[in-house]
Amino acid sequence: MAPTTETLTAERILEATEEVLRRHGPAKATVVDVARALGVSHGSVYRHFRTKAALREAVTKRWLDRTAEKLAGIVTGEGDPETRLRAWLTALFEAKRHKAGDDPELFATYTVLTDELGGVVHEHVADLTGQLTEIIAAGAGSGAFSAPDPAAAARAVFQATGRFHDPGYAREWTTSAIEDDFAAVLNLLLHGLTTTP
Amino acid sequence: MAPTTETLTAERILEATEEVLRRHGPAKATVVDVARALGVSHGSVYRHFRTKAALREAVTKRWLDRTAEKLAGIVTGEGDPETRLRAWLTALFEAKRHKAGDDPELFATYTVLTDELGGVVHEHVADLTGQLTEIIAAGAGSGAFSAPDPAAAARAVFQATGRFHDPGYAREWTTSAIEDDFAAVLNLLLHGLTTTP
DNA sequence: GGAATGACAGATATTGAAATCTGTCAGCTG
DNA sequence: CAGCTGACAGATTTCAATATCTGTCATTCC
Repeated sequence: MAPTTETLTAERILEATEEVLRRHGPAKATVVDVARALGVSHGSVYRHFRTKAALREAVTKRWLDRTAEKLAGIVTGEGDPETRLRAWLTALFEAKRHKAGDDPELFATYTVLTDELGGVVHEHVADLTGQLTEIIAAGAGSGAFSAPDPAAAARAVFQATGRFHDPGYAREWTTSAIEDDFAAVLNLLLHGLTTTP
Repeated sequence: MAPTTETLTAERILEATEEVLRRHGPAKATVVDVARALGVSHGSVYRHFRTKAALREAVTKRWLDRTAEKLAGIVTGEGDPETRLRAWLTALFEAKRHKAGDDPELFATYTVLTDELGGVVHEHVADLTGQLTEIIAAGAGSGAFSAPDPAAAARAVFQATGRFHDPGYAREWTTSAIEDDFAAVLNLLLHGLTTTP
C-alpha cells in the first residue's frame, strides 16, 4: 500500500500488524495482509518473525506492556502506600476501561489474542502483581498494612479486583453501578489490609 | 428412544433436554433430538415450551437453582455469621468446582447456555447475593461485622470472589495454587468485614 | 553477501448447494 | 375434546469444492 524505502524493522511490522488487526479483526488478519500494508512480500515478514503465532504474540506483548509501563510510575510515585495502592488499582481499572471503550474493535481483538496466548498473559499478570507486591511491601514495612506475605496479599488483591480489569468482564464496565461496585470492593480490600490502630 | 405411556410433562422434557445436551453439546442439541429421546414428535415439545430458547432457559434455570438450594441451607444454619459466611463461600466454590470437574462436558455446555441467557444469570446472581446479604446483615446486627449497607457488602464479597465461582475461570480451578488463593482472598475479605475490638 | 522475492506444497478458510432444523397448524386419535 | 402428530415454509447448518493462507527456499537484486 505504502512502499517506503525505509528499512523493514520488527517495530514497523508490529505497527502494521496492529493496524491490520484493527481493520480485519483477529480471525481474518493474515500475514499476507501485513506484508501488503508494508509494501513488501510476506516472505520478508517471516524474516523477522518465525511464525504467525510469534507475530501475534509480539504484538500482544507490546500492547500489554504499554499498560504495565503506565502503572509502574505509580509504584515508585509519591504518597503513602495506601494512597498509591488506591491510585494503582484505579489506574488499572481506568486504563482497561478506556481501552475497551475507546476502540472496542481493537479491544475485542486483543481479548481473543490474549485468550490464545496463555504464556504472554501469565507474564503480564506476574509483572502487575510484582508491582502490587512492591506497594504492599512498602506498606507492610511502614506499619500501615498488615501483610505477613506481601506477594500473597498482592495476588489476593489482584484476583479480588478481577472484575475490574479482566477483559472477560468488559461488557459490564459500561453499566452505571460499576463505579460504586469498584469503590465497595476497593474499600473492603483496603480495610482488610490496613492495620487497626 | 423409550416411548413410555407416561404423560409428557415439562419436567420429563427438561430431563431429556439435559441428557441430550450432555450427549450432543449446546451447538448440536436440537428440539428434534429431545423429542426423539422422549419418543414423541417435536410438535409435542412445543406444546410445553414456546420456543427452543425458552426450553434452554428453563433447563438452565433448573441447573442454577440446584446450586442455590444447596447454599440456602447454610444461610439459616447454625454457627456465628463469620463461620456461616466462610462456609457459604467455600460451599459455593466447591459446588462449582465439582460441577466443572465431575462432568466437564455438561459444565461447558451450561457455560455456553448461561452466556446466551443474561436474564437467568442475573436472577441467579441476585438470588445468591440475597443469601449473602442475609448472612452479612446478621453479622452486622450482632456487631461481628462492620457493614453499614449489608446488600452492598454482599455484592462486593460476591464480586471479589468471582474468580472462585465464575465459570469463565473454570480452567484455573484445577491448578494447585487455587486453594491457597481462595484462602488468601477469603481471609482478606473477612478481615475487611470484621469489626476490630 | 545480506536482504528481499515469489513459486510452491500442505494446511486452513470460504462459499454455495443440499440437508436439517425451527416453529406452525390443520387434522388425527383415544 | 385435549393432546398428539406430521407436513410444511422459512431459517439455519452441513459438507465438499474451491480459493486463500502459512511457511520454506532456490533465486534475484542491490
